[in-house]
Amino acid sequence: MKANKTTIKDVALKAGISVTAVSLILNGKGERFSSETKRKVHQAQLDLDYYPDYYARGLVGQRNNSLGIVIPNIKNPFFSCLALSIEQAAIPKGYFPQIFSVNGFKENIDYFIEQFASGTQKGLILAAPGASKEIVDKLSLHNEIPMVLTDQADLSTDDDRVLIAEEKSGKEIANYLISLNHRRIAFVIPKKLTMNLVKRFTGYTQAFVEHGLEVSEDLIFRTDFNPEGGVKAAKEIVKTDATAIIAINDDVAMGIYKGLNLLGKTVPGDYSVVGFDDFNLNKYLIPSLTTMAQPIDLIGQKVVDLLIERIKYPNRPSKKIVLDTKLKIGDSTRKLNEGGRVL
Amino acid sequence: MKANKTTIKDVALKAGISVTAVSLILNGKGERFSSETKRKVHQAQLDLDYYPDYYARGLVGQRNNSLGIVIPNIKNPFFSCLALSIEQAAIPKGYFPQIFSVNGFKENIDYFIEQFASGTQKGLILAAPGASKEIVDKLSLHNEIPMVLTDQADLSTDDDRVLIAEEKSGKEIANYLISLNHRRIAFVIPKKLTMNLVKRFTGYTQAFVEHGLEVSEDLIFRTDFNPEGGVKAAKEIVKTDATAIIAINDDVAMGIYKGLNLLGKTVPGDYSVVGFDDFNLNKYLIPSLTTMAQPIDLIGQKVVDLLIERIKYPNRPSKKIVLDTKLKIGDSTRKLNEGGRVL
DNA sequence: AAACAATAGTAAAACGGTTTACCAAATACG
DNA sequence: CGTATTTGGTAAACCGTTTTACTATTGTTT
Repeated sequence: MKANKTTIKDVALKAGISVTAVSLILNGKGERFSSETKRKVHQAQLDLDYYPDYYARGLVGQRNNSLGIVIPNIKNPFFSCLALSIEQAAIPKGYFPQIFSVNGFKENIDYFIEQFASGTQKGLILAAPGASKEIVDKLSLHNEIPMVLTDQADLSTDDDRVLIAEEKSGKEIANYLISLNHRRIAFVIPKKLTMNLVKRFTGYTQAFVEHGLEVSEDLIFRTDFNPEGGVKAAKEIVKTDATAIIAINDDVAMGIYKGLNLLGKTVPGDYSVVGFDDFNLNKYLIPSLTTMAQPIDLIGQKVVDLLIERIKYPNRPSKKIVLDTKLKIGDSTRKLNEGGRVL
Repeated sequence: MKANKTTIKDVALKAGISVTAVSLILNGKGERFSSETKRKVHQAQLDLDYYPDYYARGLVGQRNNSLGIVIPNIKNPFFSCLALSIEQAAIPKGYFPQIFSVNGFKENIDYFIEQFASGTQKGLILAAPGASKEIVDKLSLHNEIPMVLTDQADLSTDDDRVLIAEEKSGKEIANYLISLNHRRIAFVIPKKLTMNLVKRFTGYTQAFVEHGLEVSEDLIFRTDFNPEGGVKAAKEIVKTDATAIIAINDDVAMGIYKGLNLLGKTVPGDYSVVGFDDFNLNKYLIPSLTTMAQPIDLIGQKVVDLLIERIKYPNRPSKKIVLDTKLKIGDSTRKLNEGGRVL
């Protein structure tokens, strides 16, 4: 059987000093103790291999420095990169993020709500575009846990949030393709539109309108939010007269590449393709993908800054940071003749 | 200011009953109480929006059901898929995994050691091939935390582990390429060889030897463990007379595709390429990648099974499960004429 | 009607730390 | 030399639960 856990008492006993002293010294608050005593305590800690119990420590208010990151799907490279960037921003500031990949599990959602509501984490980063208002409200109300939202624009709560300029991004992509003389542009969007996508879409259409063009309904393709969805969309798109394709993200764009390839079409020969996100692989696609890059690292930083601020000043008015995206031009787009197909 | 946390006492007060009763009822152990009392308690909980404190609960021994998953790098799709498969296996059994993506952060490693050593998680899954013996030993010794290792074959601890048949896999890949008449085969391996890679490599060479061939040192390329590494390796490989390339994983293979493409070479026309892992994207590469697929879902299941077993029976003898991989043939490999280059 | 069991409930001890408030001895000060 | 301050240290309260061991009331037997 497993030996009983080493507690602070054991350390105190071994060092021949009080529990208080041990606690103080081990927490770096032991200035008042003699260096000899400190030495003995540290030695005892080492000898007994003592680690303070996480729960006991948490109970007295010395909550640990963990932050929760909630993402919808760890398989999507964008979210894994985002998680990483948050991690990189948080750790130097002494906070340790834990990733909760919800993956649509109802149990999972309930679980983290309970965790957060019961005070496990110091703060919460919700990067779940699909997260229902219900969930966010629940979290928001329950416990007033410091929380920052990102990648979702639809909720009416007044939590801090870091967003990207969706509308502008959408417009810029469309403008770019229009400047390359594309007129018939296919949109590949998910079946379930979240608010940020609606905004992005609004941007697209604005650009069209400003150029005296119109968005044709028959070039809008709704599909799943993954590469397979892209493959399926491609099959439909080749039946139309589109010359360019805008994918809702890089993951889907990758599928579009594949779908077109299977049908004997080339990029950018037959179709120009534009993605969104700038996940870490698109440099390595062939041809490299033109995409609207989200400033992932910056998002991570801002999110962490905001969250730490909120942890320190729970009552400061809420902030909203909108970051710009940047069009990264790859080899997947090409210019057409005025109104024509061939270069 | 934030109102004081709602505690069980508040609920008890509101329901006009003892704390014990509330605890019992809320934990489903309140058979003995009248249904009227139960009703009142539940109502009070709802009204006050009460959630039991995580730490207090943890302190009394009712540790939560979280498992820790330690992975080296969340950006690598293989590890994110693995994390997902573990999650999917664990949740139906009532355990909730938390992902720690170490990403080489020393602080991160220290942090989770502390967490685990102090008893936060019920069990630990260490999927870090790079994890030093030092770390594993530390974890292993410290607290006898139930732990399962995967994706690493080099450690001498007697923890449970789930592995893949590295040697056999390596041999199979080599045999396959040899059967396609490839003789000059480039290996792209990381700079830092972990034990599992050494084994895999042994398998490769065995196949060569059995065919009366020999592995030429000049076809071994050491590079980084990511797509960029693949690009770099490709630049070197084209200088040789290799006809096939074995990449240490799919991530690197993707970079090799890109590198070859930049140099005007085609796959499988000029080079047959084989990957390893079967990350979720290789179906979508062009051409689809021939790869040795790790049974990710099965790994997840076995890992969780083993871990739960160990949690229940801490002293049962340790087990080692070796799983087979499966060669998935894509379009990235092709048969050469006997000894020749052209089909 | 006495003995016993079941029912519905509670008080208090634990869990393992941190922190507050207090103390005794040694030193400094006027 | 008597008092004030510093030095080095401790006892005990507290955090919010769960759980153990009781009790008081009511109901059931014989």
